[in-house]
Amino acid sequence: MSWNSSCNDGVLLRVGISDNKAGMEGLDKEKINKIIMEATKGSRFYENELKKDQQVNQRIEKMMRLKEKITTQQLLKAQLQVDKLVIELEQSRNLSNTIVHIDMDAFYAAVEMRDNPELKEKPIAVGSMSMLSTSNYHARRFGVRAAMPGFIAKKLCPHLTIVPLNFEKYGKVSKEVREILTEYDPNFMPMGLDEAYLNITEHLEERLNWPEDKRRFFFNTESTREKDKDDINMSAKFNEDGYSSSPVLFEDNTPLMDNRPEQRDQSVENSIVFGTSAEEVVKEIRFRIEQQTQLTASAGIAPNTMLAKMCSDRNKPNGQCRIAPERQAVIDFLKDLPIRKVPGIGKVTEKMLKALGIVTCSELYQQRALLSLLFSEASWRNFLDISLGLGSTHLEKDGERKSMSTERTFSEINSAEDQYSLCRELCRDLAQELQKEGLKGKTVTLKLKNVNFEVKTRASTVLSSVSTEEEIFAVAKDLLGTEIDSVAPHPLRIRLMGVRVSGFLSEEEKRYQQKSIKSFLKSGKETGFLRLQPGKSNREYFTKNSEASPRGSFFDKKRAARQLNSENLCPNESVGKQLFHDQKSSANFVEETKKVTDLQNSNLCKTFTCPVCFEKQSSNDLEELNRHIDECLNGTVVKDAMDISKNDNSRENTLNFLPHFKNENVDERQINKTDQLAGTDQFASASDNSASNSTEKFTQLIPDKPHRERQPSNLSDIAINVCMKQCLFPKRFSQDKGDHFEKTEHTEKNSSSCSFDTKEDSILVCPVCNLQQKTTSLVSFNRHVDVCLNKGLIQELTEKKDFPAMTSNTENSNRVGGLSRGQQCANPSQGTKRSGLTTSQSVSKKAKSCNSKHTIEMFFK
DNA sequence: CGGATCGAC
DNA sequence: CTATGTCGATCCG
Repeated sequence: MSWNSSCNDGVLLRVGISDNKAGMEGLDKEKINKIIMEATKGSRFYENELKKDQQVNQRIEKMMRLKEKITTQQLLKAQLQVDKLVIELEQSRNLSNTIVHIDMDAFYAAVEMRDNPELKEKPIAVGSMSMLSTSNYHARRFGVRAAMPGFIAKKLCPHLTIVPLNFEKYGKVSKEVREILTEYDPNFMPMGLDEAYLNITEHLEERLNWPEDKRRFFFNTESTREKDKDDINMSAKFNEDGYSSSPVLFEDNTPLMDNRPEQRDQSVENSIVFGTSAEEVVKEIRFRIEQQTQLTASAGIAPNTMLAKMCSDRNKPNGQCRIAPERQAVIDFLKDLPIRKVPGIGKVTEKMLKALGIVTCSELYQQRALLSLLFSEASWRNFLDISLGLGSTHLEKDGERKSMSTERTFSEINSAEDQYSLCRELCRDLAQELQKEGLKGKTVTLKLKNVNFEVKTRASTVLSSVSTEEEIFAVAKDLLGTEIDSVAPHPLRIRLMGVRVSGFLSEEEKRYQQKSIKSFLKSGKETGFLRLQPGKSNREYFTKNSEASPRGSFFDKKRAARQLNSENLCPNESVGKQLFHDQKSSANFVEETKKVTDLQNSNLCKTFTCPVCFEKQSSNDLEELNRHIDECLNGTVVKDAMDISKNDNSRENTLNFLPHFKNENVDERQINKTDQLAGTDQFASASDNSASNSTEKFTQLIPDKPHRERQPSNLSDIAINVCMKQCLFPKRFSQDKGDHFEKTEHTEKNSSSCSFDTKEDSILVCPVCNLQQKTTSLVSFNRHVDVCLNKGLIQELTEKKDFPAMTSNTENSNRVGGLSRGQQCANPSQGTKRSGLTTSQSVSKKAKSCNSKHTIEMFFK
């Protein structure tokens, strides 16, 4: 991070932020940058950073070319449209909550200093020679910061003490802090170990009626913990900080005079009473944290999370800051605030915006029209929220986890053998974690970073969820094999490997799965599966079949060849060891399973009842069968979709139900938007030779695989897909990620509600409403699902559909796009909240009160 | 769906 | 010598 900002332009983000105030030793910006540069220059890392930087520059150039094409006309129109939105946003502004952001100061470093007095007054950092997690403020004067490798930090500050990470300790401290926080907001939201958001709105109300005693807290003079050393430390600290004499707690910039805690010591000398204002509450929290942990925290108080977070940054360390719940206070706060301070605006976004002359939040607001033309909808709306100071006003619990991963960095590994065993190890670790949470996912992603720091990910989605080491490895191994092959005969030289599992079943799906599929799979795996060749044990079966796969398809052979390859590369000892412990743990297990099912496929599928038309099909060619089903489904689906759209008397046509629906409805009231950006096509086609200059190793992608599965093209299609995914058609063959087909296992007749072998009276569980449906045909069941889905989706659309004029349109590809979460994280609910407010009723409300217009124009005056 | 990128801690 | 690990979101093809 540091090097980048230092070598590009004068705007130094973090390096050099720290002062050389006290005239203490330390380094000025230039010195710091010079040292970093020397340590960095010529390294592979640096080369890669340069490359990435150039990519960003290209993005910027693209954006600037796009900007050139924008006419005054377009800009004016955009201005009108955006300002309409601004009015709505302004009206939706909610200042009624009190959000607090608590941020422990230099957390890890502070903990280490607390526990080892030797380190006090020394520059220290926590981490390793390769990477630092944080540094204390002393070290920061030398430019030593988080995310900097230790060896460079050492060059900046030769006396730097680097303490290894000790997460257990930090976790314990964090827990202590959380116990305090929970008293103020039981639903508070921790963000990592050292940060949290609280909504203290309710607490404030209750607190008004609290007697003093409930707001009284005691200095922790006699140590309660770690008696051995703490007594001395503490008193020393108090003296040093001026705490012991007078309980003026915080020498931060916040004015203490008004609401200052009344310290008329009643009975107890060593106590302090806090007031009832938000500031007092936060002081109390910080006081208690410090008494409890001997660590200081900074805090921000504001009407929403984004502001609170930026606020807590203002007076750190050991300070707090509040933005009053008034629009003007918010605006004032933002006025000169550099956008980089905003959560969600990182290095890249900052640079792009800077290219447009935008550095502060007020500039961000001034350029709103331009931004709406240059960036994706999500991005510019986010920008607008930022510049208006809007953020989420309540704390959402984080939803379910979406992925789980593990990755490791190491010194170069280039032998395939080592790479496979490493991969297996990662899979093992990951599987263990997955099972702790009882998760199974359908997508496995392999991540590689080569010795030139180029990162590449390769993913594969399989039909049934995976969670065990063997299952994950079976997929990851193939991905790895492909990558190894792609650079052969050169070795794959990597410095990092990671494995991720995602695509977890939702709760809904889990329930469904349990009802039907689990039992089905079980019976399949344990009985149905073996029934194929009843006389043989698994092991016999596998060993037999691993050798000859008679009549294997082309894909089978290819796969077998690769497997053979990887078997050779896989150290046999590790496989053997596993087997020793667990028979099922053979590296080959999954692979063999696949082969067997492949075999099953080729043997069993000579006659086949199409689950859609219920006609018998006979074919040896899976592809042909699939084609038939596709056509069949298409027929049905298209018809269903037509029916639905006819019945729907709104103006929406089926297009509106596309997952990424293109909102073409033009509201009469709004400016017509005929002339979209002129240079659109040129821009789109101006796509270039980007990334063509990198080494041969990482630029080669896996050759495109044919996309057999239809893309969902409308809602019914999605419904069908849902059904398919959920195994409603146990007999359907679908494509595995590789170039071969794999069939889901058969269900026994009557053993599962999924069976479509009989036309009569099947009972199915709708994956949407989760209710059982009696049905005579798949078509009618599908119709039910469609209706169900429609209900849900229509509801969603009416909630989400907003600002027809703003959601302009089809050509997102022209936008420069690409901002990420951040806001989501800092303002988790703003999006949904806003959509909620912009339903038709609120729109009409807005229309009435257009007199707020002038307030907008006054903005930032 | 897969791959790359961004951003946060 | 020596430049993290984990997660979610977004965009594009």
